[in-house]
Amino acid sequence: MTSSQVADPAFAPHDHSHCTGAGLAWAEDLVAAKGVRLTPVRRRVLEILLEAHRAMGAYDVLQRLAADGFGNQPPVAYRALEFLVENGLAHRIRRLNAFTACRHPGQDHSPAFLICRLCDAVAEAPAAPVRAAMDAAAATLGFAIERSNLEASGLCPACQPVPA
Amino acid sequence: MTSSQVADPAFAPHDHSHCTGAGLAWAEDLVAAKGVRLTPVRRRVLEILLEAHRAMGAYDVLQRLAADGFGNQPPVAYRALEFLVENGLAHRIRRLNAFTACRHPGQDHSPAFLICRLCDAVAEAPAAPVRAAMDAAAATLGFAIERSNLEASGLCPACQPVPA
DNA sequence: CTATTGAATGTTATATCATAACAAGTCAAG
DNA sequence: CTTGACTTGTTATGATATAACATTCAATAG
Repeated sequence: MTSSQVADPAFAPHDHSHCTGAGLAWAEDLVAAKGVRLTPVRRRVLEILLEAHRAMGAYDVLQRLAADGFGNQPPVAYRALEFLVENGLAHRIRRLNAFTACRHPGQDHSPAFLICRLCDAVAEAPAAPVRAAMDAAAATLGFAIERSNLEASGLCPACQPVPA
Repeated sequence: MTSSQVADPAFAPHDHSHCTGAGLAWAEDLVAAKGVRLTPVRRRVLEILLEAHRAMGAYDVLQRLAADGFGNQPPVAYRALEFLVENGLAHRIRRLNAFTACRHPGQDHSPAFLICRLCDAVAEAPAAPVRAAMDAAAATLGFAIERSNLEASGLCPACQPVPA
């Protein structure tokens, strides 16, 4: 992957412009509520992720930032991304070494990601039951879960072979 | 992390020497069953992981390999590790950029890992219910899961603050 | 027994991802 | 207007991973 942008959004078409607006609106609210600062770089990174509507590598984000006149050194991107992840506005997809804007901000969801190995689409799946099962498993070992990365790869509907 | 070895095994003491023996025994059986080859490098890597009984970075494994007279270039380690993962003898912990020997080889488990953020212990938790929940979530989106990485970080029993 | 072939390993080189450390700017509180 | 906390910019380097090709090895077809 020379450019680690990965294709296409969730698996169904939808009103995309809505995503960006809603995401930014939530971000503004969060800023007010938590007293954290949505600075220009951070806001721009969130916009980039929302607009791309796909998982992006830090260096891809960085390239876009640089094009907009922000710093073009890796820490600039990584710091903004870290901020967004910390504050629930974005997620890190470890399997792809990539980041994606949160699709359901505000809901206390610990997300699960479904990653298509053919088209690289990434969907954020409803994960409450998954999280519950994880908690149960952890409880039997006395382990206290703080954060989780739940990622699965496979085939999205569009990439599955048609049944005969 | 200069050396990405991460500490200590599952959260309870146990007969450790048993692990190595059992793991290797399973590996031998698997070889016979699948017609794949457990070559010296691969076998040694598995031993290293079993003996370490913790998650190890590819470069840590490589160092040990080199000390045993095997090649000391990254692909040597990565290839052997990939083989072990593909064949269910080891797992990749993406959160740690590390690998660990499978603790329950042969059981068709899609494992979930609990990673202590203080002592770096990694436990392989019973994950059948987690996997079931993931499958259910995926089904609602028409996504077909092939492989999954289920990882959680938090505090292991030993590292949790004692209650007042 | 050798020639062929496919798999595995060794090696070189480089790509990709991530962060430490410090300098400089920004902004609000005192 | 100065202090102090935070953010951003920059330099440099560290850590992880793989592409590409050369070499070796083992099984087997001839």
